[in-house]
Amino acid sequence: MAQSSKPTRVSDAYTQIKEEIRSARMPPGYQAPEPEIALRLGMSRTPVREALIRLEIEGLVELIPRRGARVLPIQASDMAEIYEILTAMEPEAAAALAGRRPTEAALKPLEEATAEMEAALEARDLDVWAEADDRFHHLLLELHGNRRLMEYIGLLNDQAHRARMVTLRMRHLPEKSTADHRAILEHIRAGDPDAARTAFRQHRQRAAQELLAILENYRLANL
Amino acid sequence: MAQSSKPTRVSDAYTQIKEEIRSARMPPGYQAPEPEIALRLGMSRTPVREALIRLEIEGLVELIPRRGARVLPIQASDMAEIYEILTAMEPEAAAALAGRRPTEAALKPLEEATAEMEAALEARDLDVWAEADDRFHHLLLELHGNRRLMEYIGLLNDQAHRARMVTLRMRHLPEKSTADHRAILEHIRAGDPDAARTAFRQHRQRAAQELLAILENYRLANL
DNA sequence: GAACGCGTCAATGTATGCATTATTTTATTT
DNA sequence: AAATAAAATAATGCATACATTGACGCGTTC
Repeated sequence: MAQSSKPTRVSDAYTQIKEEIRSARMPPGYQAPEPEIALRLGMSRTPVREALIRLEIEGLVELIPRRGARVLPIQASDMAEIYEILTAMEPEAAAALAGRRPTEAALKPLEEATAEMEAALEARDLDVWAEADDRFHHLLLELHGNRRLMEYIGLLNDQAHRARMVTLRMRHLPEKSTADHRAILEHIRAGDPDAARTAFRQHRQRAAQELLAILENYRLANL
Repeated sequence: MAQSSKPTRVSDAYTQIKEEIRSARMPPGYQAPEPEIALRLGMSRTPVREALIRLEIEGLVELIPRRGARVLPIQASDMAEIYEILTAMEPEAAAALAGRRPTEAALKPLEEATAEMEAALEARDLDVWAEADDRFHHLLLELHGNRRLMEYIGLLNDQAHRARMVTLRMRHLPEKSTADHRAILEHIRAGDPDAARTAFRQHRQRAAQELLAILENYRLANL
């Protein structure tokens, strides 16, 4: 959401609630009526309500009449949907970017994110790794420059965040994943759209498979 | 939006405003303060405001403090963004669908939409043609079954609607486009994912080119 | 003890009120 | 007449009020 402007009660409520969901302080399935949330945030129902409407459209909560807002759980089928979209879109963005042959200066942030992933892997620091991974994906879309695509994928990532965090520690070290990123970056550097697309596609496909396998193996019905 | 439930003032406002935008009774650039819209719709500001928030997130209007709601114009660059997403996603959906080898019964609505396009082309009825075209694309996504994708592409189509309507009559008869649909359908029928994907991709790419060319040639800055 | 109906409670949906503040108008000065 | 200042206007952001109506508890009936 573009709450870049003035700090307002609506944007506060939006930010806070979103953060609570993301951090699972409001866990999936959590439910609360508007007045309760308003009380907790120290404001009237009106701004809370408007924030909840936004969050509902963005797919993070569900507004159930008479029951209040409910934090939507993420199921395996949701992750499948999300990854299908990512798998189709990000590789295209990477290919387009490669075809444009960006300057080394433009690629610097991507290079940094990649290097940081490699370092974090070495150091076995999964949190830093995940952050750099996020950053890589975000930077790539930013470089590509399709605003709508960037915002939408941002929403999808918000939805998938919790599930990713949970599964992050249930799989083996993301060595392959890290190498993928390096490979993708180099293909972009080399200005090879097809190679970039293919590499990215495989990257996402494998990630999706692994993730869904974990969800299934551990019977993680919803996160 | 899922306003399938009870008819409420918010959903009324949402539906009405959206329809006015779609039909250009509220043309691009049109601006009005909340109280004015509320008065026109015969309700208080509250439901209007909530409807406008939804429409803002969906990318149809912009809410400018002190100025009211403004109907967002669509520019060539917007159409480029939108078509890039459609070009990446729809072919994947078609391929996935083809790979699943749907039954003839399941494909019936698609067949009907295609037949209707062919008939409308024959009859030179562009409105019917456009409606069947929309339907085809929608049905395809529905058959594929990725809810998020369906909803998001729905939003994009809402955004692009006006521009499509304007350009629809500025190009030659959509003969190729109609044939494309038939070809795509047959590839799905034949269970050939790659052929379906390729055909659909070309279909969208050509459509995007034509559309952007028209926007440029006629200097249609925003619609 | 289960099914049903009634009354209470509470949450939503919507209207209204109000302070704040940007914008426009009007008045004043040079 | 241009520039400036002051006053009036109006829209938003938010709080509050209120009617409606679903949910729930409780007692009654079978």
